Amino acid sequence: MSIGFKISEKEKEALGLIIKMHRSLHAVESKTLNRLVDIKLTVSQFSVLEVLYHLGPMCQSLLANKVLKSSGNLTTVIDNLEKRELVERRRSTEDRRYIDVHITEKGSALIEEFFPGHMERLVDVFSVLTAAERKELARLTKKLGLGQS
Amino acid sequence: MSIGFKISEKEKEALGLIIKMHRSLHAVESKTLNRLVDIKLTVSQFSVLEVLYHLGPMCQSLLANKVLKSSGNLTTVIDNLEKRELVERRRSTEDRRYIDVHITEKGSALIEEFFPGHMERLVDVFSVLTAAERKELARLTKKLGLGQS
DNA sequence: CACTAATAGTTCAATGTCGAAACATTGGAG
DNA sequence: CTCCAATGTTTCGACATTGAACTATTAGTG
Repeated sequence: MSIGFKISEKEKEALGLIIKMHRSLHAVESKTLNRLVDIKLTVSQFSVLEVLYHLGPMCQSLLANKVLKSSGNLTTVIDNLEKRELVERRRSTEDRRYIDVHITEKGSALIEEFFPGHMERLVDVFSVLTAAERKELARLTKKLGLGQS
Repeated sequence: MSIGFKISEKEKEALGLIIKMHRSLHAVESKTLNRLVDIKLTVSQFSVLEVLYHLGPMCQSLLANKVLKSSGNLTTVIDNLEKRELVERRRSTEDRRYIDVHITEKGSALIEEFFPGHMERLVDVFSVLTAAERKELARLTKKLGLGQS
């Protein structure tokens, strides 16, 4: 069809890389997150809950940073988590601009129900790579991610 | 804070990997796709348009497969592209279930305007890795992606 | 101390996103 | 040929997502 460009080898390589990165991440998440329907959480809700569970209470902007989403989006996601009483907002007393988000007992219980199976699936998914390959993939993705200041 | 689990080394590795994969992809796309505002396209719209430009007309289910989205979503995205006359739907005559989506002249022009800069940024982003590292990253992501049938 | 710049969070409109149900069309089994 | 399973697309409701405009609060500068 209509190929209007000469695409160089280097460009072809970059295009191939970004596509492979997408497909691999998509494949991994399909296998590890599809069971979220069982506990009626969306991927975003799970991400937020997991961060709060493992790292403790946190203000929304920091949370947005952790899950790579906008602050406006966090408002929505946390609203929906709060409706189900899985998290709690608590206005900071020192600096009243901040709102610390706390996971509730109910929220913790949900994570504890889901997490073991999740971990099992995650480890299983990466087991198609050898230990050396996993280490190298970690190194390369880290270098690539940090390389863009 | 509340650590209710013993997380094994293997699990910690898997968690680290998925996070690094997310962060690297996010960093790459932030740098390469932020200019889409210049041509008023969303990321999804660009993905669809790019596939059509380079691979030619295609039915929606195949398109959904290429861009890793649901068929219901494709209906929405293509609706919005069609409103701006960047693509055209044409019902297939052989099998009337299919709707082939064609990119228009206007759509092609938009891609041709954006693509050179996009490629340049993409190559630049990956230049933080050596040629050998890029090749290895391609191999590993491919193996990881295909490993999950 | 007053004013201003910076930061945290919310709101809003537009679009994206999924999954399930519904509809249209086709192909295959009896 | 007829029915039915399979496939492509749309619709719908709920939620996600962004960026920009807005409010509240704080910190810094003169």
